[in-house]
Amino acid sequence: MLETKQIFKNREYLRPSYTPDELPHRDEQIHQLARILAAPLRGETPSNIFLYGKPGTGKTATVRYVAKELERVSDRAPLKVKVVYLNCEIVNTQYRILATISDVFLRNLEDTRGEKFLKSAGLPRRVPMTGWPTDEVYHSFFRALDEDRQLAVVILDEIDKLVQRSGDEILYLLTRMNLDLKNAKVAVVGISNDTNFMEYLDPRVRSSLSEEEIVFPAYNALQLKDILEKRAKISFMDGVIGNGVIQLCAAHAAREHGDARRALDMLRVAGELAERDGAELVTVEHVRRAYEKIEQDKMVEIIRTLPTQSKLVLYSVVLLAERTPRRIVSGDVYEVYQDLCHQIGLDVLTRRRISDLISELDMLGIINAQVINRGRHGRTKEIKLNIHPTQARAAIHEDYSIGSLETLILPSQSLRT
DNA sequence: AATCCACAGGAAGCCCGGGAAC
DNA sequence: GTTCCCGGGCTTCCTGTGGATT
Repeated sequence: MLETKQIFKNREYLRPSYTPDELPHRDEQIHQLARILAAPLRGETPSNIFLYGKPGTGKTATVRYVAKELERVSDRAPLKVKVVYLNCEIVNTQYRILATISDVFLRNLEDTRGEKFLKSAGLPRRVPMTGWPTDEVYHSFFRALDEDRQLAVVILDEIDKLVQRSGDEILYLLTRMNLDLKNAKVAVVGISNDTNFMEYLDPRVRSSLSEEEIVFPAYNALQLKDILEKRAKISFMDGVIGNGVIQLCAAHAAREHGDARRALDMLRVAGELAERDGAELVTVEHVRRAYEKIEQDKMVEIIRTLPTQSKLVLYSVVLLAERTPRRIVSGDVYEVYQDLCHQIGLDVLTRRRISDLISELDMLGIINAQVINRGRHGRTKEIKLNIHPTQARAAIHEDYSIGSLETLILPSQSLRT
């Protein structure tokens, strides 16, 4: 292993968690965001901002970048800036959001004024992660914040997830705080890739959250290429990227709504494949395989989360695909399915229902089902498997209610001609 | 030309679990 | 704690389809 040539310099730079020092093709968004967030430094009331755009268009990276710069610059400004970044997919209740934010400011206060000060002001050192009434948490946050002349930038990433789960009450609270605060100010930055999500909001919240809106358009192939090249330079060894590799990654990702995250993923996986091969060069062939691998992984994930009945239908198709040269039609699938149900002891669903399940599998892209007329032999759906049988097996296998697939036998009678 | 196969897929309604309202 | 309502999974019943077969 030591003798094989190294491909990566540092692959961490290709992971989605990494925030780069420069963001190509996002100058406009960076400026807009910076301009809006810097306004309070000159004494103006901050505006709340709403960012939206498809996944992988650099929303999170841009916000984090601007936030970092802002905090740095604000040392010299009359107003301190403190940024709190929250991913609402993870921190997804009102309470936990408030608790997390107040924790930041309480800690801050303790650092600058000491523990004694907190005690004399009647403020707690920490907010427990559970247990308090929500309004008490809110008040400790409010007071801790208002102790200083400062600007709190609260970034709520994937804000649609929050509203879905816990409603928009917290947004109402946060966006109205400026009316009551004497010294400090709050700016809320909401990030979402669901553009329609605004419609579920209370009109008051909607108007205050979207005082400013910044749209992140999808990257086109050229821009993606640019981004990939910059990243490749720092993450790969010199000269290991073959001809056309980056273009191909960019082209693939551009077709899928310009998702830069996917493009970087593909490049990384291609590199890993090359590394495993002991190759000296990452080639377009590696990219092709990386693309396939990513697609397959996605499928496996989908299969894993399928309901048991659907898995069984899919497994019937897998068995037929493996064991018979004939074309697979819905009738055969149903027979095999019935038999498997009996073996496992699962309820047998009706033909009609299975017909729907097959259509669902088709929609998910796991299989291809096409309606054909076979004349005297009636009307059917002809089914083709869109994934490796072995991989499908592996994903289905994990369902404990199906049990060990090896013990299941394909009855010969359902294979009759 | 008539028939017929073997399903597709629409319509209506049942049942059940879970959340909101009382 | 009870009641109400809703949505999703499912069944029953049904009509439609179009080319191979008669």
